[in-house]
Amino acid sequence: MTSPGHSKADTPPDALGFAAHDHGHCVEAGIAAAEEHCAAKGLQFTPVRRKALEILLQEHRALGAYEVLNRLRSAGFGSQPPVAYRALDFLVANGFAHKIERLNAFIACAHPGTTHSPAFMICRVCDSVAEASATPTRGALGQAARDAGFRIERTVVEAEGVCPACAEKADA
Amino acid sequence: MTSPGHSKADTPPDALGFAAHDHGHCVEAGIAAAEEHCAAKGLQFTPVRRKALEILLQEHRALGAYEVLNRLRSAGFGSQPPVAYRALDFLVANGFAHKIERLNAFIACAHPGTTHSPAFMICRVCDSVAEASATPTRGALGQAARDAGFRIERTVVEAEGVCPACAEKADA
DNA sequence: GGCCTCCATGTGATTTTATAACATCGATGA
DNA sequence: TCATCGATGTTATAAAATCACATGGAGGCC
Repeated sequence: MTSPGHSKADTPPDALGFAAHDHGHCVEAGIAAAEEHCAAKGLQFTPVRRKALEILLQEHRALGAYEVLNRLRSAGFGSQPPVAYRALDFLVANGFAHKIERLNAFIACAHPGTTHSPAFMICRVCDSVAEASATPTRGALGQAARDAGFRIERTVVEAEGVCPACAEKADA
Repeated sequence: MTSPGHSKADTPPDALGFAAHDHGHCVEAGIAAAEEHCAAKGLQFTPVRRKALEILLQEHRALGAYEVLNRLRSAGFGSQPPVAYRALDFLVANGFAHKIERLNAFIACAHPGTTHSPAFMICRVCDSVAEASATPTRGALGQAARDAGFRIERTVVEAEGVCPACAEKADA
């Protein structure tokens, strides 16, 4: 992932995660956003929750709950599944992380603090995951929902395929 | 069903599953379509596979693999998980059924035999599920994928919400 | 301070979902 | 005939998620 490959000088703020970037910034910014949001809403951004978010922010791929649990244990927290699931539930409920249903795994949110309908691109080769924005009410699904009288409350949009870096490797 | 033969104007061909309809027809048509498709492709539409599809076709909601397994057992088939998972894998691989990732459950395809990107509307109240068509390459996700150089191979599109029938009950 | 309540954390046990590994059997065809 | 292949079946186990209950700290209230 060292070569962006595309001539776009700037990475679109929304779409990427596949492009090269200052990753340290992701972590800091993610934590900072969560901290701020929690302070504003009176939510407890406790040590486990912070650590869990940090763990997710370390990677641009989805981690299983048990993988998060292992790392939490290594960091001195509890070692039973509910420890991880509760922290992850908190992060998901408050928009700091998302669950990737296709993988039964979790990933840090790319634009925390803002309400949005996420969409994901999942590379089946390297397992990296990038977050984009979905517009569920537009397009075919939205139309079908309106036609049927279905009230959409939440959407899961996940695309599985091959990321640019892996496609390039395959070509070579 | 080599061509999607929807002759009825009263039930929109794509969108529904929530609307009233001749349900017996769903089952027959689903089985017939699978039979035809398998014959054409040289696939074995064996008794377990047929029964599994029948079980799914009975309902417009998603069934867990173990629920399917129970019914297969009642019908005299094997009683161990692989029996159900293998039949379901076959149905999914050949487009006769879909997996609802959000629910870890399976549902019969509403337009079997045709290649399509399904989208689902899941009622969180009554658990009914309707299939619609997604157009993954259009819209925000498709655009993001093109921008990122991501090659989409498969999409998961699932909307969770409240179906018209349940919404009405809630209002009353 | 003493007390109560709320919520977060921790644990052991269990349920639900899914796969691995291997045996058997019937159809196909060299 | 017999080698092969795919489908079915079994036992066992892995992976993901939840239940039920105990502990403990932070605030509010008397």
